[in-house]
Amino acid sequence: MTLRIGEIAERSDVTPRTIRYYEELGLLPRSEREQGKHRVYTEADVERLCELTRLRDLLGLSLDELRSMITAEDGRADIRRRFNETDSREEQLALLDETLPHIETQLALVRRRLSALQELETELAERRKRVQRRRRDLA
Amino acid sequence: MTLRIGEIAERSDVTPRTIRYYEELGLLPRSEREQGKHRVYTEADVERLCELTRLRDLLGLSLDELRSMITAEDGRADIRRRFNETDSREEQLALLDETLPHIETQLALVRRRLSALQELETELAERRKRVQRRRRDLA
DNA sequence: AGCTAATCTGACGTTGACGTAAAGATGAGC
DNA sequence: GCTCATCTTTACGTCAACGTCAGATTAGCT
Repeated sequence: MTLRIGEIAERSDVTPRTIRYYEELGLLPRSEREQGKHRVYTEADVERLCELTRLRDLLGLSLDELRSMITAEDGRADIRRRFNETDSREEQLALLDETLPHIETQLALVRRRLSALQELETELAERRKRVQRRRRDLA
Repeated sequence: MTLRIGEIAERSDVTPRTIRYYEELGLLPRSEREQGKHRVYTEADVERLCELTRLRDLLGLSLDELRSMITAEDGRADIRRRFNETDSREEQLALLDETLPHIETQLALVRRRLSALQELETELAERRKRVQRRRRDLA
């Protein structure tokens, strides 16, 4: 089952233009094809794109910042491929050790943002409480 | 204690240009002054600006979206002023009733973002766990 | 083979959010 | 009252992240 740019675009809720732009920036793999032929994608590409927009929208990362992370993700994909091809337990271990830091980088970023937002939430909730109390005291 | 644009800018970690721009957009009050005279601010303005950049950065709101919220906030400031000037318990109650929805709008926004981020955090944490488990199984 | 919708590759346009430079005015300190 | 850092307005510049348009090409269908 191969998808064309219009279909993956719709599924990922972006425009074809955005996809070509991301490919140009190196955010998406330049799918192998002769010049002029239509781009082809898979479900995996849809998921990847969705993850990209998710990080973009939730963390407010620039496409450039995204590319750094994605380079890391690419590393992971590459690692997984090598992982499946090797039999050496030693190398498998080393590969897993390479993978972890990338995930942890992302986790750290998400958690910093999370705690900042929680702080904001707390402050807003307190404001609301104060207003509600004053309202009760008046009634 | 009055501040000038350079001072409030530094305290709020933005540039004077940004402040003038925000004033132009209606995000900050056009401080009353004759044409050509220097703008003057107070500590309250610093806090306000910081809240603005906080919402901008944490939620990724556009300045236009911010203006809608701020219109609400302006409502609150105006309300508080009227609140302090009136003696009528009736009116005080009504004013508080106007205030609450604005705070709740912001709270809702923050909480939606929070849960989306928490979901992302969970997924990342699970990925990490899977990798860690495979690593243990190999060792 | 022929038709049509979707896609291709440039290339230029747009929008938001400021940056920057110029030329003159202001105001705190001496 | 003079000085000099800071501010004023005006206006053009910039950069990211796409949008849009044109003209040619491709691919699925009959």
